[in-house]
Amino acid sequence: MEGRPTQNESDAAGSNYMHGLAIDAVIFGFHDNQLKVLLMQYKKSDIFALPGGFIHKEENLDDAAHRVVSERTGLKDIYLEQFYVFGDATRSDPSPMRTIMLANGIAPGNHHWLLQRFISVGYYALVDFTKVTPMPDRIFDGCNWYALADIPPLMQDHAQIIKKALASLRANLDNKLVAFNLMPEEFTMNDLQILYETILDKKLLRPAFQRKILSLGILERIAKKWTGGAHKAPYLYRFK
Amino acid sequence: MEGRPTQNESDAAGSNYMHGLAIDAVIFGFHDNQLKVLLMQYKKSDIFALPGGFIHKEENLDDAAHRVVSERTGLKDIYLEQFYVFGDATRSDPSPMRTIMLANGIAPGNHHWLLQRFISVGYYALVDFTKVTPMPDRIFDGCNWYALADIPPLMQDHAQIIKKALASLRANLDNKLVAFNLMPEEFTMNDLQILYETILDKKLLRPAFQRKILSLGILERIAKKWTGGAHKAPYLYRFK
DNA sequence: TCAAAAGTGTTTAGTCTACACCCATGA
DNA sequence: TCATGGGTGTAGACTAAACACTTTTGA
Repeated sequence: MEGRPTQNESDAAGSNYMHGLAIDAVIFGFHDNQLKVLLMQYKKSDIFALPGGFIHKEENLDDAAHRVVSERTGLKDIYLEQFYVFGDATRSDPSPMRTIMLANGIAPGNHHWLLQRFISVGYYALVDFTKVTPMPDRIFDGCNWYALADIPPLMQDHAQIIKKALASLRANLDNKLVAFNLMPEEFTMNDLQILYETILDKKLLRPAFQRKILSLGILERIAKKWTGGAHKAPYLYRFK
Repeated sequence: MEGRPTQNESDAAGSNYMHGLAIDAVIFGFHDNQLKVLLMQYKKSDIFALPGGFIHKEENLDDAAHRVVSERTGLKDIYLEQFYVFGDATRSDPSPMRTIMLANGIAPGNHHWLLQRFISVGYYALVDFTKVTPMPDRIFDGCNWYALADIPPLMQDHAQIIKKALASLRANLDNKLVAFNLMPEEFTMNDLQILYETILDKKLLRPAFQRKILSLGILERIAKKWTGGAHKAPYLYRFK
């Protein structure tokens, strides 16, 4: 997203970054049987935004995306997928950025690069919720998970970016075996089914799901079993 | 692609364009039972490149893509799909651009924006070959169709861009009913099948193909018939 | 022993493959 | 009337949906 300089990056010159181009990251996690995204909140206010950042002048675009997600989650190996570029001329509203800059003691002229139009490359990340430590940056002091049903009003076109990210995730779900990135290392078949049902927003038949997933031959059944309720103990599986 | 200023766009200041960002267009056409792409050639030399251009400072990204394709084909309504962003730091080699600028009487300093790194948004276009009038621009004097099997060596990562465009086209072929944009207004079922076979690079069964396409309910059978060889005359179809 | 949920079997319906057959056409 | 390619019919194979059944577990 446009407007999340970290570290020394809010320098008024901005000479380290490509101008006019940003990255917005939709970071998906799965917890409490809900699909969640990581959102930034600005200083107790009600300005919410996607985690984002800029591209160093000598940095690969993909590396920049990894860096952005890594800085907010603390993770190293991240499943990332570039899904769309948002390039409408009117999508960048400079006023929240100006507010933010003023609050940080920068008095930007009207031609400051951070106030100009931005084209943003959308990436979505699939992460293991249990492994993430949400980390705010210097500008946004809030960094928290929000269930998809519970997303607060967002800056600019960020709501639409999330919508498109979800659509891309759905489209890739069956082709790319992508869902396992959202699971912890060990999980039951039912956990996985609930994840699929959540992403696709529809109920699936249990026997069909079990057979379909197992027939992929990508799961390893662990000897250990689960201790839980008054019923047969499900197997634990691991992605191999 | 980076390096195709048209009209007054090669002004050394380049103040009308967003810097560091370009559009590359893979324009697909179908002719002679072959899938072809439109390529630009520079002044009798062997520098070939994808049609491309830049984004005006107040222009929507999608509009810029339409403009670029429109300028090279003469078409108005164009099926365009954004498929990927190419953002490796090393993908832009400034030397061909410098050659081109010098040949046009511009002596660029090393920091000229056209010689800097570019991130490029890839679009593919599907057009009716018979409707296209390939149009060179001021910089590239050649603009011609090349069969996919016959593509000359291309600038920078343009070969890879075509590869990725083709992969996206393949992936969309069944979901998006995209192929009809490559056909003339009226066509036989066999024409369409050959197109599918060419894109997918595999043979399809004739009866299965016929049924599958007709079951989509998107074709209109025209009463007229074809006059040709020593066999039953095929129906002509039209996309409705 | 009962309820709940996990895992597997089975019947059925639908779809796809492969081939066969007939039709129209010009030589 | 023959070869050629277009259009449709059909038997078998494969796949997916829906439901039934058995197993395991804690109360």
